[in-house]
Amino acid sequence: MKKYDHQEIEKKWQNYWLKNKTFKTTENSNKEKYYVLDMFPYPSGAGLHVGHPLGQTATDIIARKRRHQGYEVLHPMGWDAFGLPAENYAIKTGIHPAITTKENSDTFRRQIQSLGFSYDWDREINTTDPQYYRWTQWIFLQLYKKGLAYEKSMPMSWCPKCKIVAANEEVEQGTHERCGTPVERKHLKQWMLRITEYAERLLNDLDSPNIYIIHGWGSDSQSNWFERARQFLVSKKVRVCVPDFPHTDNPVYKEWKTHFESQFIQLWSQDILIGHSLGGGFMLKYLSENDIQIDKLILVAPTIKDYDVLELKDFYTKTFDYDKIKQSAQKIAIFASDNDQYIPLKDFQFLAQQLDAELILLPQRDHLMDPNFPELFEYLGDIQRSILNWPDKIKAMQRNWIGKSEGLLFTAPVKDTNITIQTFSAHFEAFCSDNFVVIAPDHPFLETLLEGIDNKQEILDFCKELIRKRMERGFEEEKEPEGIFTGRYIIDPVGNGDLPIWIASFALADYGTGIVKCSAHDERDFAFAKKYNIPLKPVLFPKDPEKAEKVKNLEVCCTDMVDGILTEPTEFTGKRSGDVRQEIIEYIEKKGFAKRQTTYKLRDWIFTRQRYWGEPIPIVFDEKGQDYPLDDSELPLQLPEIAKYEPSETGESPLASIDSWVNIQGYITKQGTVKTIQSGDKAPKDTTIQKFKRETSTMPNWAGSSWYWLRFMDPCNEQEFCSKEKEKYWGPVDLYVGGAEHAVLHLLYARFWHKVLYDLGLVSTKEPFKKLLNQGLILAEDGHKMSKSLGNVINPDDIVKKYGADTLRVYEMFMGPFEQSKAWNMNAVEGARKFLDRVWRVSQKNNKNRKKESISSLLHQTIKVVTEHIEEFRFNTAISQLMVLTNELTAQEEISQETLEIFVILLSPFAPHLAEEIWREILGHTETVAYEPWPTWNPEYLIENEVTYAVQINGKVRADFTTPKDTAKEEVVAKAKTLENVSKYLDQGTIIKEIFVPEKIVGFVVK
RNA sequence: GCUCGGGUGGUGGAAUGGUAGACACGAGAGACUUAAAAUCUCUUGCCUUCACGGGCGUGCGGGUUCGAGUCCCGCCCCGAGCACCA
Repeated sequence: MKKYDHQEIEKKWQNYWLKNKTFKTTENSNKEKYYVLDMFPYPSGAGLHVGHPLGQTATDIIARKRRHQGYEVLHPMGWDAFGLPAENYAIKTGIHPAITTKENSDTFRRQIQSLGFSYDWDREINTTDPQYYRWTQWIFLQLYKKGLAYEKSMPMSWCPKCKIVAANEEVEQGTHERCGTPVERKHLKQWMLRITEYAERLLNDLDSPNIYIIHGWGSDSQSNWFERARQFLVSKKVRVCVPDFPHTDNPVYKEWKTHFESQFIQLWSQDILIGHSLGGGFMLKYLSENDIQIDKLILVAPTIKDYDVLELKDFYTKTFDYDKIKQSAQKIAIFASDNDQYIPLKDFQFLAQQLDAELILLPQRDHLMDPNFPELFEYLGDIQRSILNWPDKIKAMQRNWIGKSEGLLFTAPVKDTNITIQTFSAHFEAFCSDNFVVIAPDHPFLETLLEGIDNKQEILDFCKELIRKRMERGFEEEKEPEGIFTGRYIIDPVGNGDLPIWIASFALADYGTGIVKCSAHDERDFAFAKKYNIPLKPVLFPKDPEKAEKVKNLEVCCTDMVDGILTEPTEFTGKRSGDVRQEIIEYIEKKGFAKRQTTYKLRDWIFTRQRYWGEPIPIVFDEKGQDYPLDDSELPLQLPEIAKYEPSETGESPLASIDSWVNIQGYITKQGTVKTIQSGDKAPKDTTIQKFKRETSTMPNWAGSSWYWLRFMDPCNEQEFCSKEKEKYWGPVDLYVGGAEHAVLHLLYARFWHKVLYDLGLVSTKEPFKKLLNQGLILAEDGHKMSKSLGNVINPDDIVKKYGADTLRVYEMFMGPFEQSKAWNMNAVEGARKFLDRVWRVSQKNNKNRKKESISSLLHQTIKVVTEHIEEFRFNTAISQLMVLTNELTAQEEISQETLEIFVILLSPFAPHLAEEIWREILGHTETVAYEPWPTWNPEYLIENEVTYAVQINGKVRADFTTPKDTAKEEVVAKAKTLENVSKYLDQGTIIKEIFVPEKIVGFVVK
C-alpha cells in the first residue's frame, strides 16, 4: 500500500488549484451568492501564527461546503498593510516600508497557500497599493464633502525624545512605551470624522427590526400579498406582525389605533411599517398624531382621502401633518400603479412630493392586490440583508462604547456674573439633595468662570497639576479625589439655594457638559464633599431605621434609590425614588428647570497620524489657510519617496519636510476642488493659478480596513471603488470571521463608513456584515498566551511540514468550540494525523463493484450531522462524527465506490488535499472534487430497525432492552415489566403511573 | 462596579428535559514483532462487590418534574471586555 505522503500530496494539489484557478470566483446571477470573509491580516514580520488558520480554516470549510452546495462563493484574501511596525523598522534600518510590506505579505501568502485555503487569489488586495488607496482617499473626500470631516486642534501625546506623536495605545502610565520618556501634551491640528453624528444609528441598527404589515379596507391578514410577505420574512428570520384589524368592512380609526398599539410595547427607531391602501392611510393619520420614530414607512397604493366613501370618512383629517410624518421615518417609499382603479396617479405623486418619498411606479398593476409582488419582496430582501446576526458580546461592547445615556440638562446662572452654566445629570432622582457643583479641571469654560476671582492663577495652577497627575496615572483609577473651590456659586434652578462650584479631579470635560450638580446620594460625590467639608442634605433614606440614621448623620451615603424616600418637594413624598423617575422628569420639565438630553460616550474619530506609512490626506490649503479637497483626477495622491522616516521636530509628519511635495501650484475648479498644474502650464479659462500647501498628515491604519470588503467585490475597477451592480450582487458580507479584539474600533469604523456610503446611495445595505463570529484564542500548551519572550510560540510552518496542512486544519477545528479559547496540545495534533492516516487506509479498501452497504444508516446519519454542524460552526462535533464513520469503515472488509465518494465529499472541506487525492487517484475522477454536489441524507435510512428502551423506576434507570422499532406501546411496557431487575422493584410497591416515550423510555412510578 | 461568557472524568470536550461522559488525548492490558515503532483489539468517572448488582456523581443551596448538566429562584468561583461616564 502506498504511504500517505502529505508533503507530496499537498504540494501537488495546491499547485493544481493555483494553476487551474479552481477557486476563481465567477459572477453567475443564476446561482445564489455567498460572501465569506476573513478579517484581512496585517502582514507582520513574524509571519503567520497558529491563531490565523483557526478563523481561516473555518471560513474555508464554509466556503468549500457552499461551493459543493451550488452557491456562487466569494472568498478573498488581502493585506491590511499600512501601520507602525513597518515604519518603525524603516526608521531603524532605512529600508522602505513598501519593501518590508512586500516581503511580509509574500511570506503570509506563501504560508496561507500552504494551508490549502480556497481563496480567489485574482482578487488579492493590499491597502498600501496606490490603486487601492486612491479609493480610500476618494471615500474620505466624500465624507469631507458631506461635512463629516473637519479640522480641530487636539491635545496629543508627544514624546520629546523620539520627537514623535504617540498613539494612545503607545502610552503606558504617562510614558512612551518605546523609550520610557514621559510624554507631553501638545496641541496639534487634526482631522476629525463626525462619527458621533451616526451614534444613534450605529446603536439602533445593532437591534433587529420588527416589521408590521397593515391591511386595508375590507381585507385581513390573509388577503392579497400579506401572508406571502409574512412567510417570506419569517423564512428570513425577521420578526413580522400582520394584525387583523376589527370591523374591517366598517373600520373605526380609534378602534384600529387601539388594536395597532396592542401589537407592540413601543415602536422602536429600527422598526418598519408597511401599509396597504387604507392601511397606508391609517399610518399617515397615526404618524401625524403621534410622536413616533421608525426606520422605514412603506406605503403600498395608499389612500390619502376618503374618495367620498362613507365608511372611510373617519380615517381622514382635512390634511395630514406631512412634515411630522416625514420626520417620523428615516425613509419613506411608495409603491403604486398607474392604473389603480380607486386612486388617481396624481394623488400618489402628490403624496410622494409631500413626503420626499421614493415613488416606485409599477405599470398596469391596478390596486396592487396580486399575491405575487416581486418588487416589494425584493425591497424587503434588501432590508433583511441589513439585519445583524452578531454575538451578543460584540453588540454589548459596541453599545457600551457608544454609551448612550438619557438625562436632564439643567441651566443655572452663576452668582455675581452674567454667565450661565449647564449641567448634565442622568441620575437626577435625588435632585432635592443637590448641594454643590463640580467642573472638570481641563474645562475650556474655566477661564471665563474664574474671571475676577482673586486667586485665579492659583486655581489654574492647581488644575494643571490635576491634569498632570491624571496623565501620569493613565488608565489607573484614582484612589483619592482632589479638588479646589472656585469661589463661584450657581443659583440652583430647582431651589436648593446657592451651590458652590468646585473643581474636581474626577470630573470629565468631554462627557455631558463637563459640569455636574452633585448630591449626598452618590458615593463619589459624597466622599468628595466629606473630604472638603461641603455641607450635605440627604433626602433619601433606607427603610431600615438604623441605616436611615446613619445616612442622616452623614456617616454613609445612600445609593440604594429604590428603598429611599424623596423628602422634598412634597409632590413626591412617600414614593420610592425608582418609581418616580418619569414623574420627576415631567415635574422638572414642566417647571422649566431642565430639558431632556441624550449624551454619548462616543467621541469623534481622530483621523490623522503624523506618520509616513499611511494614506496621504487629499486636502490642500491656500495661502490664507483655507482647505480644499483635491480633484478626483488627482487621485491617487501617492506617497512620495523620502530620505528620512523620522517625524519632524515640530511634531509634523515626515512628509512635511519634502518641500517639493508639500508646495504645489494649482487652480480651483468650478466644483471647488483643486487641480495641480505643472509650472509653465496654463490654467483653464476663468481660473487662476495659486500656490497651495498639501496636508502632510496621513490617515490612521483603520482607514484602509473601513471599506475593503467592498473592494473585493470588484477589485480591478478603475472607474469606481466598486460598481453598484457588483455591490448589489455580492453585498452584504454573509459571514465575517475574525478576532474579538476588533469588536469595537474596526467594526464600528467599518459600520460608520458603510452607513455614509449607504446615505450617498453607493451601497445597498445599511450594514456591511450580516453574520459575525469571533474565533477563540489559541493558548500555548501551558495555558499562557503565546509570546516570543516565553518561547512557547507554535509556528504553523513546522506543523505543516511534519504532519501536513490537513492535519493542522483538522486539529484546529477539533480542538473545541470555535469561539472558545483553548490550549495547544501536541499529542492531540498527532491524534488528528492518526485520524487522517486511518482515512487513508480506509480509502484503499475501495471496491468499485461493490453495491450494497450494511452501514447506510450510519452513513446517512453522518451526512446529516456533518451538514448541520458545519452550518452551526460546530466543527469539533462534525469531525467526531466523521471519526465515528471512519472507525466503522475500518472494520469493513471493503467499501463501495458510492460510500467512499460520499465520505470524501464530506471530508473535503476539512482536509481538502487528502480528499482531492482520494477523489482523483483512488476513485478515479478527472475533475476536482470541489464542485461535486453535497450529499443529501435520506430520512428513511436514519431509522434503525431495532430500538433500545431504557426502563426507569422513579426516574432511575434500572434496565434496558432492544425491540423492533414498531413494537406497540402496550407490548413494550409489558416486556419492560418482565425484566428481572424491573420486576424486583415493581414487587416492592404499586405502580401509580406509567411513562412511555416512544423509542426511548419506559418509566414506572412506584409507591 | 457594569456587560458578556463559562464551571461536566487525569486532559480537550459530547449530550432537542429522557440511559451523563460521544469523539479524541493520556493511561493500562493484550495481539503482531527477535525487539522497537507503527497498526489492531480490549479496559478506563469515583466508591463498593468474587460476581449479579448497589451507592455517589455535571461549582454550591433550594424549587418545578415520573425524570434536571439542561428549566426557575438564590449564591460561590473563574475568564473576557468596559469602567472616574455624573
